[in-house]
Amino acid sequence: MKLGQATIKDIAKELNVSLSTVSRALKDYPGISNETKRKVKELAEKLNYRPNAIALSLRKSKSFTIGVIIPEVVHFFFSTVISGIEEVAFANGYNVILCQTNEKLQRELSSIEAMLDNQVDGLLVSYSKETEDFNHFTKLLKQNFPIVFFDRVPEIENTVNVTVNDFKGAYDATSHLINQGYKNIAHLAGPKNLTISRKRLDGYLAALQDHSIKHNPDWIIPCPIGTQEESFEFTKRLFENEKAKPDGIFASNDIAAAGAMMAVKSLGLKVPSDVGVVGFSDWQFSSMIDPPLSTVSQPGFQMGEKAISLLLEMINKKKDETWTPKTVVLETELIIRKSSEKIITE
Amino acid sequence: MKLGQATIKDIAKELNVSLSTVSRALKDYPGISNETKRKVKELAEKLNYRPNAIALSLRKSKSFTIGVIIPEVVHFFFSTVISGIEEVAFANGYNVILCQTNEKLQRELSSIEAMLDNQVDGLLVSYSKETEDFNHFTKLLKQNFPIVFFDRVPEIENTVNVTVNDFKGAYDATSHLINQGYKNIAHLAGPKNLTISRKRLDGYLAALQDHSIKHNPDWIIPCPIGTQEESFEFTKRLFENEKAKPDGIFASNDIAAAGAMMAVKSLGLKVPSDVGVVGFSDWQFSSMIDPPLSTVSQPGFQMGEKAISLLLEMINKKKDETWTPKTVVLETELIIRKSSEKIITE
DNA sequence: TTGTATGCGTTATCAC
DNA sequence: GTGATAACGCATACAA
Repeated sequence: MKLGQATIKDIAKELNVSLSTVSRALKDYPGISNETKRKVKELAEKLNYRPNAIALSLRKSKSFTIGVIIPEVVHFFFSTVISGIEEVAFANGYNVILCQTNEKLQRELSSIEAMLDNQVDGLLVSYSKETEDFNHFTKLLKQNFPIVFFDRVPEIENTVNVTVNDFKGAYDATSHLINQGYKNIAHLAGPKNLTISRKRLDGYLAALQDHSIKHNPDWIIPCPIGTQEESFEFTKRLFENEKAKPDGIFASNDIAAAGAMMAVKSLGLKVPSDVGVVGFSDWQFSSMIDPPLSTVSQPGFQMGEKAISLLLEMINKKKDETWTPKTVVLETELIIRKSSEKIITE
Repeated sequence: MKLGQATIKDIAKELNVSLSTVSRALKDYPGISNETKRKVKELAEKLNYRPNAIALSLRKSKSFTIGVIIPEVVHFFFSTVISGIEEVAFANGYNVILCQTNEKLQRELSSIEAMLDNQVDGLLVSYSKETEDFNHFTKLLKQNFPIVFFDRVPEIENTVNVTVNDFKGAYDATSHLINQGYKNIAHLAGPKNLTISRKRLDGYLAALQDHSIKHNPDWIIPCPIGTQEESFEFTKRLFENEKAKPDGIFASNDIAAAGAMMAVKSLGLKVPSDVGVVGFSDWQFSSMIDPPLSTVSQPGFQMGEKAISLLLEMINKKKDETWTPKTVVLETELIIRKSSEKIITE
């Protein structure tokens, strides 16, 4: 067990002054003689005094702690976001407590409970793939509890969100494939209940339409789990069964893209000469695989920074002041690597 | 701002009973009439009462929060460890607060301060690459403050550590290269101040020795930064300058290995036929690169689980009871993929 | 079976 | 300049 920390009381007793004097001296309040101030500070230093944040929290009804709810830490994009969150939190004297849901709704619910029990001042959430209604959030929002959603944002009213231009990212990626000469482009889609999946699908469809390409519903493959194995399997099946084989794949994330690439290669087809592939997210590995994967990069760190900045703003509003709902949209960037370069082949 | 939560006081007032009655009723203490119990619980439910964890912490001088200090979240291995930590913490009603040091000593120091301010019950630490003395830890340990070090463990007395058998992992990896017929094996080493780097180097050297291969000091390349670019550069230089070129590389981590592989390929050499490569850690991308990278996998999740389990044990000791220093060593596993398979080439 | 009083560490409000 | 006291939300020793 941890041994007792020195408290204000200890200092007061040793110096034969009152608690309030010590408290004031430590905070350089006016109306304390320099002499006492000096003595108090010296002793505080010597006893290695540190204010008890728990007591402060209780006193101020504010914990200087924010809760982050995230599907998985082991996910390059999310860990980047956490990094951004952590950075700004730290700089502002806030702590970050973390819960991952492992994509389970049940876990999401209990995590929120735990965080509320711990009096977090606000919540940063990216909800799970299982989450289909948002009552647990609306209930809190109604009580004016500060929440900022990031990446996976719910389609409910009065929320503050930070997201990425998924539509445009997908549109750009698909257009790029088309411009490279790939005309039969399949899409490995994400889970339907995530807005980001739908937006990416929409971007894909819009790009096809704008280039007067009719889309083939059979070529939109839902990949609800999101593992490499899943997309490998589905891609293989797609290329084996169809008569008119696709020559391009736009995947809603890099893992799926990597699985697809392996599937394509396993069938003896070449990337990018036979099939062009573009992913989404720019995972760490994407530049290292063979061929290096073209992808849509998302500013994860920046998303984290923005999300917590907004949250801190909300937290620091005066009571009764409300905030205006808004959605901050960060731009993506198409990163062109070998996996989609049909034109400049050697 | 968050609106007021219901407290015990609110319930007591509304029911015209005392605070203690409510408190006891809620916790099913003996000696409370079923009638009052029922009424209290009903109202608590209705008011959506939740005990204030902050007040509890203050009362019990225990925060049910543990602090995790980690170099970087955006690091596959560490995020895996976090995942394990988070899992066990959650199951035991503990919160995890997170600080990343970004490999900066200064940040490590201030993170620890912040965590102590917040009365964490214990600390889980993997220190930064800049950390060369451990006074900030020994000071705490002397006060009997619970700390468990994981992965990067300091060589100081009376600590509780969880680590991986880095020596054996490196030994196995190097031996494997030798058995495959690679005889001139270079090593991309990690930062010297990390024990893990030294252990891996030792394992490498021991394997060479046991196979009667004299090691070449020039072929031990320190990679203090640990980026892909760094190892790319260094590897390229190594292969360009030497007369007797190496035909094998054992890198102290997968990122370095990936960089080395790219360097080798850029020089027109083939992996694995000309040069065999083995990494360390089994990052997510390692199976996806070309050729798939042989590596030494570390049980990150398990390490997290073990570390926090030990910490909770320490936390739950009675006052004055001390714990026995120990180091739990988890075993690694050599994962053989294409990058090191000289023998079975087609 | 229930109520009262005290303390966890801190600060704000009065008082002197 | 400094001190006493109440309050933040809760649990518990002690009374009744």
